[in-house]
Amino acid sequence: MKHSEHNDKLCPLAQTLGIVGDNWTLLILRNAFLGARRFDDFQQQLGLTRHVLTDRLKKLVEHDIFKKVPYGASNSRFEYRLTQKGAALSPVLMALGSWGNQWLFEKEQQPMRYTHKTCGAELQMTAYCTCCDINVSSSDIKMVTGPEIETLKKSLSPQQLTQALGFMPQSP
Amino acid sequence: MKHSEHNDKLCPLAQTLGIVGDNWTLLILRNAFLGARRFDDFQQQLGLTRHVLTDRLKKLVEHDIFKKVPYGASNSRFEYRLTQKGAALSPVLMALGSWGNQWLFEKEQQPMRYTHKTCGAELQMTAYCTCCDINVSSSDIKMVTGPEIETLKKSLSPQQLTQALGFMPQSP
DNA sequence: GATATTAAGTTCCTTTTAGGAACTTAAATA
DNA sequence: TATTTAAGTTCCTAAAAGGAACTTAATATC
Repeated sequence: MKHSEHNDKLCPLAQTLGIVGDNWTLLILRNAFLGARRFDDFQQQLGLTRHVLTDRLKKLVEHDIFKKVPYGASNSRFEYRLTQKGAALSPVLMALGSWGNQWLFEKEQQPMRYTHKTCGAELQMTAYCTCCDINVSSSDIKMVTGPEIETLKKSLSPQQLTQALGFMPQSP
Repeated sequence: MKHSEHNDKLCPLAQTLGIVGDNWTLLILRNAFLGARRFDDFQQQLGLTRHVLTDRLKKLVEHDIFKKVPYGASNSRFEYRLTQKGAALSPVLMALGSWGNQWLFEKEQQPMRYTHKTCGAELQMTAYCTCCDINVSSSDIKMVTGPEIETLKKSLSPQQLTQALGFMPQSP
C-alpha cells in the first residue's frame, strides 16, 4: 500500500509531505529561494535528470508553489517563480538548514548560517504565539484536533483510529 | 549522478535532507513525536513495507536521531527512542505541519493545529534572534557563508562555484 | 512444560521510480 | 542563414519500493 492511499487526508504534515516531501523537490525549492528560475538552471545546479526535474516542476506548479511565467518574446520558454504559497515554505527550509548547522557541524565550522542582518547573530526557528506575543517552548505547545478527528475518536477504537489516520493524534 | 555524490557537503540543508529528506522518514519521525516506539507500531500505523522501515530506522539510528533501547528481559526486542538530536527536529515537523494547516485547508477546517497551551491560539514558526531577543522577518535575514565557501568563491568562477556546490550561495 | 502468539526482522519476487544519454523542436544569437 | 540555447521527450538500464511469505527468538496461554 502506498502511503498516499492511506487516509491521512486529516494530517496537515502528511499532506504537506505529499507535495514537497521529497529530496529533489526540497533542493529545487532551496535553489529557487537562492534565485534559480529556469529549467536548465535547476538541472545544471542540482545535476538531477531532466525528466525527474520535469516531473517535480510540474507537480509544484500544479500545487501553486511555482508559477510558470513565459519570458522573452516566446511562448515556449518559462521561468518558474515562487508564489506566495511557495515563499511561505521558507520556515521549512530554514528549520532544516538550522538543524543541520547545529547538529551536523562543529561550531566555527558551519559552512553557511542564517543570521540577523542587524546584529549578525545566528537565528533559530521557534514557535511564536501572535496572541500572547511570545515564543513558546515545546512544553507549552498543545496539538489540538479539529471536529473531524474528534468525531472519529468517538466512533472508533484507538487501534481503528490509528489505522484510519496512519498516526495517533495524541500521545498515549 | 546521484545527488549524494554531489559536493554539497557544504550545504547544511542538503546534508540534513540526506538524512531525513524522505517521505517515510519524516512520517516515522512524526509518529515518534506522537509516541510510537516499536517496529510494529511504526509498521502498522504507517503501512510501509517492513524492509523499508528496517532501512529507515537503521539510518536514523546511525545518525543518532533514534537510539535503540532493549526492552523486556530480551536482547532481541527494541524500542526506538528520539535522542536529543532527534527531538531537535521538531521545528522541522512543525514548520511542515503549520504550512499545511495554513495553505492546504480552509480556516475552521484545519484537522489539527499547534496551539499555545496557555491561550489556545495557533502558533506560527518564525526565526528568532537570541542576541536581540526579537523575531526576525525574512527581509532581515542574511545568509552568511563560512570560510570554506568564501575560499571557493575566490578561486572559482560563479559557474564553477555553482557546479561545485550544487547551488548558488547568494542571490544574483 | 508444551503450544500458540507476538515482535523484529529477512527473503523473494514484481512493480515503480530514478539515472544516463541521446534526440526533438522552437527561439535567440552570431 | 547557420549556430547555439532552452525546455523538454524518449529510450534503456539500474536502483528502490511494494507485497507477501518466511525465520527466529521471546512472551503469553493452556
